Amino acid sequence: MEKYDSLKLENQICFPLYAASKEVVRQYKPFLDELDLTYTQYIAMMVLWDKRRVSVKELGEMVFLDSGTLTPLLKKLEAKGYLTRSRSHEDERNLDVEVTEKGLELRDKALSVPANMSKCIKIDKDEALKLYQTLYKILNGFENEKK
Amino acid sequence: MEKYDSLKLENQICFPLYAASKEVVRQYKPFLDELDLTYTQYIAMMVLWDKRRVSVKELGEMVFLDSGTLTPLLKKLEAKGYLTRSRSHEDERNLDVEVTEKGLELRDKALSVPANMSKCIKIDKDEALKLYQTLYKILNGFENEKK
DNA sequence: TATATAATAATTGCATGCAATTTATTTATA
DNA sequence: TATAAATAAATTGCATGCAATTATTATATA
Repeated sequence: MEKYDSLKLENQICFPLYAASKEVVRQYKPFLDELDLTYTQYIAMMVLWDKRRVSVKELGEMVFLDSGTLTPLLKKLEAKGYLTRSRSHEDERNLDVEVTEKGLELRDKALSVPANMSKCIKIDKDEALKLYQTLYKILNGFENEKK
Repeated sequence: MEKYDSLKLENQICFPLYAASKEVVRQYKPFLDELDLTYTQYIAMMVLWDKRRVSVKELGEMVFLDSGTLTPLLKKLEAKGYLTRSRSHEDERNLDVEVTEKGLELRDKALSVPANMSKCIKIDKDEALKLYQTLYKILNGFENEKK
């Protein structure tokens, strides 16, 4: 056991997490290109497909992004006609983001994406479930930190 | 089971991977700020601490980054005095990156980083090992794709 | 009610991250 | 040897991603 072993790349747990995340997003690209969406735009649309309408704050909490990233991204999706942005009537500080008809139509085209991605990630169901649980354990561990 | 269930955020395996990666890198920030390194600079230095000298190509393969990201990043680390950049004598197409004395001194300051990060990630040793193996299985699955 | 505080987006500035192109060098081949 | 093909960095352009700041609106309180 060498003094500097803890600083070796192969002894990091965070590095493969970082690398795998990037590579997975890269794998999405050809599928998402067909929808004219980036990965970040795709997860934002996922929330909208499911909830129809959310504030920027709610969206940010769900996808772990802040307004610095979301504001320009949502403006692009608005320009593409997939959503509308308008101040909430109840509280003018909130910006409501709502999916449009055109945005909802995109959902059918997107249905093939998760299946295609599953083929790219060569781990079995049990291992995927374990991975899922561990990742959310890590994420929730950070959440508690904030309190 | 609804038609669109596969497009729900909570049914994705890639999303928590993406989110956890970002949050983990964010957790590194305060520790790396003390070294005046970003996370990407940190993993580049990790390789250099271990190997002393690598080409941009080798480094890129190790950290899964291309010259578009590495060239400006290495110039910044060179400006900080942590490494030198010079064309290889054997093959002028290659750029050799070599850690300096100052870069090596930084290694001792960095020794506390992995320990501090371990405390942030609240999973036990077995789970971390399993995560490590799964992540590399995913990464290696993509590697084979390239051939 | 008037003011201080809090909350939410938007903006700014910096650092990636990657695809595509360009430049320089080396290797293969006609 | 002269040219074509291949290789490695650098450059360019676009899209994040985040910390810090600013602007606007709502809420709490003197």
